[in-house]
Amino acid sequence: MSEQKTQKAAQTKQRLLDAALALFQEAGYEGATMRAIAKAAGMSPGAAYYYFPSKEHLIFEYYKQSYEDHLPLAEAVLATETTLQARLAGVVKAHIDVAQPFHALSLALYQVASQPHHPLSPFSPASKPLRDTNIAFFDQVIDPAAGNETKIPKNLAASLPELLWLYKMGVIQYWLYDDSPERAKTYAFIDQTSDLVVRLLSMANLPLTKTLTDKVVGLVHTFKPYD
Amino acid sequence: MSEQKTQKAAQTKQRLLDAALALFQEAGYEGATMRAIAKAAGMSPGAAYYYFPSKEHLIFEYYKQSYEDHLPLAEAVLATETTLQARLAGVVKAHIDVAQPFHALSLALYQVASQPHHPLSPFSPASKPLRDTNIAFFDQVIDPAAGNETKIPKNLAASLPELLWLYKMGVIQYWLYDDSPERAKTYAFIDQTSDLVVRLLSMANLPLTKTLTDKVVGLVHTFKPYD
DNA sequence: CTCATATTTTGAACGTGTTCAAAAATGAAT
DNA sequence: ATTCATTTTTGAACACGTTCAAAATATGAG
Repeated sequence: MSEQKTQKAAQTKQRLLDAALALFQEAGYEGATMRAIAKAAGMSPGAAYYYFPSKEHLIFEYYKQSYEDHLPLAEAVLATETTLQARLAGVVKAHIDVAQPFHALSLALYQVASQPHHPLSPFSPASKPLRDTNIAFFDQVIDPAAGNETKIPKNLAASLPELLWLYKMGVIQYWLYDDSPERAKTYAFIDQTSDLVVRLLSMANLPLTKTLTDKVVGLVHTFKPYD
Repeated sequence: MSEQKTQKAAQTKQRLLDAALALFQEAGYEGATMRAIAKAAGMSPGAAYYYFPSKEHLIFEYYKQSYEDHLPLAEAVLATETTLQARLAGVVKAHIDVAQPFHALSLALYQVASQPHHPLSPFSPASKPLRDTNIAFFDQVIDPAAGNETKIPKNLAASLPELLWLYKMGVIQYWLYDDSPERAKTYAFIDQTSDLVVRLLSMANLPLTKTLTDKVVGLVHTFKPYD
């Protein structure tokens, strides 16, 4: 299995990972063959499978890394922005910013992660830890104690982090489809839709819409395909 | 290329297609190897590639066929149902009904079709004919002359077929993730969400929501990743 | 140091989708 | 019937991700 007992093995695993990520960016996911990755890390193809059960697991490491890398940027946004719109847009943009150089690689990851049963799917039980961490981050986006000055309807506060995470997933999907130069359309999309989200939120508890809001929240809770 | 000049070649192509679809259902997408498909059709592996440029193109034929097969069911719905909710739910359920026995196969298709640049993607230029046909069908769903008795806001009539098609795409995606017995959750999902769609539609032109509605419609038009 | 056990590494081999030069079959014109 | 070009078919070969029995190396106990 991929549990290595010695310190040296951990180094070898890291060496393999570095070689893989470098080759992925150099040649793309499919262009980077396992044989080439193993050779770049100075080992045989079979040895690579001692550390990672499949090529797909190697690309998942990139995903985890991109999440780690975007955190400082996102936290900087939360430290300076006070409106919900700016905080939401900023946090999502932070992740896009970090992932931007790896757009093509992210597409390869998406192809794997879009299989519902795949462990690497963002909705899978296996990625629940990363998903929960991600959702929990949106607690801070809406938290007044963390700098948010936009009023949040009380009955929505509990489910809002999850809804905003779903919104972020949607934005990422849009970004994956985005072919515009510098993915400029995605940034405009974030500006427009984050504004829309905040507007909807401000209307959520109006007499006319209250029941509808509750229904939507109930639907998401009832039908979400994860947890 | 896959343009066959003679009548016999057309028969051969059909024979290959039949063998492929049968084997797909028998052994799944990955379990049905090109060698087995070719042998079942009485030819060599290389010959299969004379008719279809890839295995993925073979599975796309299944998708086209499922669309054809669902049409009579959907038209029966339009002939009997008069409320928009029943027409919308019925039409979408018709397609799910037809695809139900091929859920696993549809998953394999989805994995291919979810690649943004792939010709088989529902948003690709290559599948525009099928997409347009599909969208045009929703003209009849909302058309009073075709039996719909639910009032449609005039300013939405033009873009509504496309929006409802996107709704259907979303339902299909939900269905792909659905693991419940008989995909019962998907049918409940359709009941609930089609009701939601109709309710939103009835509120679309209220003074409070009119500008919001226009914004949403504008956003879809501006940012849709196809056409 | 010795030896047995556990960990790590090897590289040939498997089955896959796909390619392609060559062969075979077909069609048309003389 | 013969020729010649076109369409169709063949099957070996390629590169890929992956597996696995065997070998090599490291670890630890006596």
